[in-house]
Amino acid sequence: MSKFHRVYQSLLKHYGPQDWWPGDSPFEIMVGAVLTQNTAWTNVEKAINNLKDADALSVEAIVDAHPKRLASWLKPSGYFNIKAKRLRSFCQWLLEQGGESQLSGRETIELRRDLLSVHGVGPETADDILLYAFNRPVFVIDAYTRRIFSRYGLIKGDEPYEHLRETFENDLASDASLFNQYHALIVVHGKDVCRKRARCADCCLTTGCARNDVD
DNA sequence: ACCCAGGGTCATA
DNA sequence: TATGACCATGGG
Repeated sequence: MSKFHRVYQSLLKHYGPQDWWPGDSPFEIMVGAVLTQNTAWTNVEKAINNLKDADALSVEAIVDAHPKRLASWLKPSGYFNIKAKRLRSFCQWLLEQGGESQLSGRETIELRRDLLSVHGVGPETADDILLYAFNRPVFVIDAYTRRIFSRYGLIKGDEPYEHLRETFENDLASDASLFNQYHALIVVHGKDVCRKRARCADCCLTTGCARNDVD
């Protein structure tokens, strides 16, 4: 078994199944993926709750809302002016594509390229959407992934996004459920012990986390 | 008072 | 290709 798979086994044993992505619908997951860019999830939840309270968690409501008003709902998630534009352009794109039902019939490669064409959707956001809203076997690379696995000595950490994604996807079985669980565990582990960059190694060595099983 | 969080875009070299 | 500035709130 590869080291990447062993880390997965260790994380799963340590934290248990994670039941991701937080969200009641594919659309809510997509909204969350945009709003969580470089932002704590607790702040994203507040913004999503604002949208729900305003009955505005829908493509139509977001496209129709005045920019200032949309931004005010998104305020707790930070970068609210930029995210209002990103969310709007994303929803307009959804409308142009004919909605989620049309997208679900598309090949993953094509869908990924189309997502990346949307202003404000980068590789991680696109892969979050592919994996958690469309259940496609795409491995998400985030800051926690870079930090944790570079400390395990399995990657350098500063490789280009695509390079790392292929590294993980080539090593592991192409299984959406596995990738879903794995990324969630990486985030949970990152929040748990790798918050402070400089102290992560110490934390990993003293809490019985995955690192001990990999070395 | 500082540091950082489940990134992405744009300008510059 | 690769850095750096910028976006902005809330919790530790």
